[in-house]
Amino acid sequence: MLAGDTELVRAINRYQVLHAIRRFEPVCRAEIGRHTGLGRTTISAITASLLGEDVIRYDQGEPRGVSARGRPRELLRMNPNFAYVVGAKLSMHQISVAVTNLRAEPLASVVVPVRNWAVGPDGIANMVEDAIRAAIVKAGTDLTRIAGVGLGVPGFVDSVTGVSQWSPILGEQPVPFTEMMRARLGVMTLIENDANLVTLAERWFGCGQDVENFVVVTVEGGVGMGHFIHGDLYHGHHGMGTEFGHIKIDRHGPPCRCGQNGCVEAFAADYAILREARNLAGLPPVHDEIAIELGMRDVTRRARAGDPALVDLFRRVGETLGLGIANLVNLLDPGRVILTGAGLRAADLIEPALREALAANSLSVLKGRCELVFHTWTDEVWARGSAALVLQGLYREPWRGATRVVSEVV
Amino acid sequence: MLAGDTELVRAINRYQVLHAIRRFEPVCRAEIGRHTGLGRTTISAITASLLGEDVIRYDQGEPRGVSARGRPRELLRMNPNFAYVVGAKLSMHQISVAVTNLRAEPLASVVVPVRNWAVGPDGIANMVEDAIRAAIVKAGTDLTRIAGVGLGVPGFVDSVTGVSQWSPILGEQPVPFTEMMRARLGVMTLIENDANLVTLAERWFGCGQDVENFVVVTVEGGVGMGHFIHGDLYHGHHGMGTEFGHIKIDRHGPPCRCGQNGCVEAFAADYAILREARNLAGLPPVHDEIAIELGMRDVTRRARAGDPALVDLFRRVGETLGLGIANLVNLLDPGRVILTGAGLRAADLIEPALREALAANSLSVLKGRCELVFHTWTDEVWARGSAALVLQGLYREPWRGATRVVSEVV
DNA sequence: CTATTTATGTTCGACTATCGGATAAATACG
DNA sequence: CGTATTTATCCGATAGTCGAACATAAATAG
Repeated sequence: MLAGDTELVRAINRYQVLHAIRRFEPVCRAEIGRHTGLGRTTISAITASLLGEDVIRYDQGEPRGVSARGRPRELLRMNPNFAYVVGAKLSMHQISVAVTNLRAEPLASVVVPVRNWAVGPDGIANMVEDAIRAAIVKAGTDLTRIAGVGLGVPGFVDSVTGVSQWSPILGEQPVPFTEMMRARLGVMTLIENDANLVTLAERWFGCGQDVENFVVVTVEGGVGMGHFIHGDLYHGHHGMGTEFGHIKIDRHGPPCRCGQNGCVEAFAADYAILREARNLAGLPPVHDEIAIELGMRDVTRRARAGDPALVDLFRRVGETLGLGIANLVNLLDPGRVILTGAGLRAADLIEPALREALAANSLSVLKGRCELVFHTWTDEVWARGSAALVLQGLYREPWRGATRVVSEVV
Repeated sequence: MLAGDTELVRAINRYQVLHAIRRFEPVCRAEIGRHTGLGRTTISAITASLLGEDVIRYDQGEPRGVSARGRPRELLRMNPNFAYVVGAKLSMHQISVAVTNLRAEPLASVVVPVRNWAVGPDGIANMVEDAIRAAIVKAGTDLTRIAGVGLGVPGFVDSVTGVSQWSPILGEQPVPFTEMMRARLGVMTLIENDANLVTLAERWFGCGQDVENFVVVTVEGGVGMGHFIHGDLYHGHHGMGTEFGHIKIDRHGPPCRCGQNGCVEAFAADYAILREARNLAGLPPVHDEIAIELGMRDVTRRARAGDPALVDLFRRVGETLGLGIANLVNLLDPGRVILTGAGLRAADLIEPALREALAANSLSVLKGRCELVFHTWTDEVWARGSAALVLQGLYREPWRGATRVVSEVV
């Protein structure tokens, strides 16, 4: 509804002040005024309130800016330890949990290997709960200081309702996983598709900090993507992420895990590359995940060593991925495309063909306008992404949260 | 910046009240309160102001709602003639201008045939200006009552800056067309790609009124699209529309006007269908636009009469379009896809294969979740779209307009 | 060493737009 | 004809902003 009243005004200005401090810290009140356009009075009032809540603090060191005449300024900073954040990532063989502060700096992390996910949603929730509680203890804090929990889950997840619609881990039936975890921990809980988690990590701490509209493509076991627009992650009409991995580039292409043919994933995902490599060598396909991982390492090594058939295979992968990304660019006109994921361990073999195909298939008006960045993966992304998910929830612009307008209420 | 102060609060609530009246008219103050959640006092103040400005009016007829006890309510309505709106559409062979009221009801229209567009941007601007002035006179009003002008131009148009980057009419060099028209008329002027104009028309007056996230695909001389998200038309990072027509679905497909191969357009646009039909008949291709139009009518007629080769041709068009739309759906997860455009005169021949291909290539999670609607075209869309463009500008949510936040100001 | 200049931050009163409660209006129902 | 009921307005209280004046503290000029 977003009815305007003093409360909204307060929320907006508080947000702006906090945001300015986050962004320019350490910073004095006068400078906040210059950035936000708010009156001196207002800023004094708001900062006094924030100082009282310990959300921000005076800066100890007082480095006096360069041309320093007049009354010395009182520098303000965020208090990054005002609250902590928990990120939990579920992948096929483990649960990884990290506790970080509000700057996504890790305090503690816990990894629990999982042999068998077939214990039902409640069983899984219990395992995740245990891991989270352990991590919190390890971090030397307790639940009361946790501002939120971010969950990363593979599959189709409706982040608005918090329901997993389809997931290799949580199953093919809808599971209200967010609510289950919130009930167990009593803390605000958010969930996202894992590709979206990476996107958030790029936005807050990676290559997306300076662009308002960018796309992340993750190549791994599957091919995923996330799309950041204005201040928000794009979720389609049904709350789920976008599916780059399953757009079709060649109707007569190889079969995909999804049962169809010619999907991007069927060319560029780990299993697809290995399938093709083994096919070239006259070997039968493998299906076990660890075998795929090992096989891929081997294939990459041999391609780097110069095996012509494999070099050509990676070239074709680059070509296909480039075509797919060209479609993406033509359709979404992003400011930047960030390529990441474990599947890019052979980035050097893929990149030239990829860039060439991208250029060849981009519309002339867009050609050269969209940057393509390879960003190699660190294991931290998950923790940072989950942290970012919570931060995004905490520092949400007040006028965005309540975007429901009269017309929609009907 | 969106600094919150009383002015913002006022703007928001004024917007909400106006919006509620637009949507539920005729409506009494108490009901506006129930819809917006605003206090009685506030609504009285705001409506008094709006009545004073003649933006809204008392409803003459007083039909007393069903259960009518108590003091009779004073019904309020928008005044659709408070201001007028001009829409101008540039197409390859004419300029069409319409003057409408705020409900997009036409007051007058003018169509000026154009033989030769090669008169340079200034020459074109002059022609458009003359047509607009003529239409305004014909409508019996004058420029002072015009709230805004909406321009529809084919090609790549940056609607934020108002610059035409590439257009078959305005040329391949950037032209600040919006500013040129604004300077000539002294009225707020907005511009959009023509596919986006159709999208706006669908949103305000067509099949998109009840969905927050939908895609429009226009099939005509080319294949275009528009994407409506939340309350806004999606413009990529460079301000231009999305380009569905030039995503590639078959790298070995037929050549496209854009110089590449296998674009959706190269299968489904008028010229592509006719090319294929004439090819089947052993005839050389034609290039003249009018010849294409006439040829297509003929081909459609013969296909309807049962010519098996042509029936099959349309089936293949449907198949290809269905595959393309499946990609779109997988990538954007819209709530609805609206298919429209003159190219769908043969919708009945295309539709079955299209739906089949769409279902076959959609991800299982999305299958059946996204409605596909065929919406046949009327010539009014352009006027309505241009009107909607201006209305969108006039009735913009106050908190959206100033979405620039501190972080971006830097 | 003192006076001036300059930048920062706080206090005070004015302003504006909201809201809830009391009041007034106008009709249906019993 | 009085009472209940719904609608609209009047009035005072509240909350948050802003600008002007004031207080503070340091650099700089004389």
